[in-house]
Amino acid sequence: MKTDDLKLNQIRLAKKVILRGIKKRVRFIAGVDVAVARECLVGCIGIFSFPELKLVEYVKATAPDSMPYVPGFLSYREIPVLIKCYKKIRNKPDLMLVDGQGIAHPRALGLASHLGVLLNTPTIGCAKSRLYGEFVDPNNPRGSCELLRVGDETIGLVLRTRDKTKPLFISPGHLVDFEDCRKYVLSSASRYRIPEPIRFAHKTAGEEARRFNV
DNA sequence: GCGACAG
DNA sequence: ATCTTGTCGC
Repeated sequence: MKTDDLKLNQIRLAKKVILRGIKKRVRFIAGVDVAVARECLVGCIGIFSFPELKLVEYVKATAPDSMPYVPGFLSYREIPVLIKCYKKIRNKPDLMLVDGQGIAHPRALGLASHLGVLLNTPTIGCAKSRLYGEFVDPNNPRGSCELLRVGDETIGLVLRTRDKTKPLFISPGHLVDFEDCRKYVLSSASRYRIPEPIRFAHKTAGEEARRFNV
């Protein structure tokens, strides 16, 4: 499919994104990530208890490498395998932390937002680098935060999760607000820069992808 | 035309 | 993202 059609689809789906605070208490928080093998993609979703952050369950799935990575269209590449993973989960999480952007995207539909809308579940985008928006560097102590913005509009947060390390680019995916983003990302990333649920999913998907290559 | 560009 | 050991800095 052409990127022009994908763009129109992103704009259509972005209208379905809802930004509002999570009302229900979060008991299960998940980390979502995808690794690339030679011939396929490997997805992993790890479900953790909150706020204890103990692993409760995890699922893996594989899917064909159908589309290359194109900046701005990452979700079309990674969503199929993630939908497959989600269906396998027994304890559906109250919130999912996704490796990528939420609404901090040229058409307001990063991977986390796209996934949240399709699954109708709360998601937060946790990216290691910027895709869209302007910002000034947050101060050095952990917890320091700056706004990621486009003109007058705020599209995300640049949050320092560890002293003197590169900040994370956080943005609402779906069914959460900016305050939730700050709160849940900071409370799930204390020992390392990356939130624990995402670190787990990253490591697990990577190990599985490595096996496929052997 | 020239840079920027999640994973 | 991925290829990869030691190593510089806090």
